[in-house]
Amino acid sequence: MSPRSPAYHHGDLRNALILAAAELIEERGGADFAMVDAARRAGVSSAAPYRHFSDKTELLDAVIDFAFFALGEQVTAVMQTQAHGSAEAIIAIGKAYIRFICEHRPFYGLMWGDAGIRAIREKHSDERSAPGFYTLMTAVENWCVQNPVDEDNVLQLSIKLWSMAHGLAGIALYGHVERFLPEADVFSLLESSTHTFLEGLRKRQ
Amino acid sequence: MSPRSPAYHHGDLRNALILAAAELIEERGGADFAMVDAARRAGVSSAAPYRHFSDKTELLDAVIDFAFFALGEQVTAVMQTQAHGSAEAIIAIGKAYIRFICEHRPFYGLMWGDAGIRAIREKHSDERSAPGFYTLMTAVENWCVQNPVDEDNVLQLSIKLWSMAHGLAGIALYGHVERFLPEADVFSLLESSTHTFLEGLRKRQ
DNA sequence: ATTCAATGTTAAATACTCTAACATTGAATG
DNA sequence: CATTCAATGTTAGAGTATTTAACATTGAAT
Repeated sequence: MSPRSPAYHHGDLRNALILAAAELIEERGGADFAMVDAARRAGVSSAAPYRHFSDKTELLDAVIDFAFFALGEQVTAVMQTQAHGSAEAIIAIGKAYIRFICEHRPFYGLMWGDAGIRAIREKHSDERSAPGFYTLMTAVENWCVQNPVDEDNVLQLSIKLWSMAHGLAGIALYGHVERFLPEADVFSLLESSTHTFLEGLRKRQ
Repeated sequence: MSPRSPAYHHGDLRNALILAAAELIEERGGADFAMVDAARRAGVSSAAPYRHFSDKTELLDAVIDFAFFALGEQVTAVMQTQAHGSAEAIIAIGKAYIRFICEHRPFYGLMWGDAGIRAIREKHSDERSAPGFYTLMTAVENWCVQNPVDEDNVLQLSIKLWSMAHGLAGIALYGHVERFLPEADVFSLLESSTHTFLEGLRKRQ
């Protein structure tokens, strides 16, 4: 069987469809592609996807899973390069988070929009965002060892720091930073914001 | 002409459709309603909406406008009740922001999801979120008068505080607060987070 | 009184999702 | 090996949603 005559069975259609869908979403800036587009891109007929995903929602869910995984990877990768226990490690994680969101704008609408809210609440709620979050928690924990604070716990601090990065990313993504602060950039905002916050924690000692 | 025999012309179909669409979105938890559903709810035929909106996207845009307007109203209303220049005023605005998002979960996906990103970037970018933001800026400005800080400017501080509330709202909406911090609630997180941040600003004097 | 632009109606073209019925294949089994 | 069958592919088409085209009604301006 030559490469010219493709196999009747694709071999890895499920993943090919997820990839095709992800590409289409990035290209078109949203999930308004047709099932058949993803199928054609993977080289199969319009009905083939339904052997792997019961409906379009399920395919989108898989893309969302993929996106959260990729985000977690980015965040975890950057953590390795940072000084143990430093504020910079926390900031670097936040920057990686924001960078991923800004570089994959169309994914953001999926992950945190209509589709994501259903997906996350209905199913895989835990596994999705957990790895990246635990990376952040580790960095926060390390920071806390070097900089004792009395009141907050690591989990709570991590949620707050996550929120800061997440909120800043969203605000920036929608152009509000450019609009209101054309001279600033979202990364330096995160940096100063995080420093201010950590400063506020230390004050209590 | 009795009320039984409705007028051929609706009179205020555009707004009736926006309202119908908003209701459908809240009821179904997303924008996956059919044009004809909104039309029927407004008491007209399936093609009537196209006299007022060139396509479904335009109707959704109008709902998004409406939602941002309503959010701005909520935020501004709460501002009136707060002590001038207090941190509590800033916190109250953040809480109103989060409350609106949590009470209108399905809108969030529209405003900040797929649809919103396109809508905000393409068109009404400015008018939409501006009123609520200027309310926050006023509160921040008042606070700054009472609590002089050297480095940051009001605009930048407002963006950062907005991001905190926005991020926290998103994180909470997707169940991450319940999941990771079942004993906490998002409003007290915002409160302590904001206090910590403002504390960090004051430290520099 | 008449006209016409705005706004409504019905019918149908187009497009997308998903299912049904059938085809092909590779891997497991005797 | 030959056979079988579960997995996975194909084509055709039913059902549903968006949008347009052609026509109808109305209120307001002349």
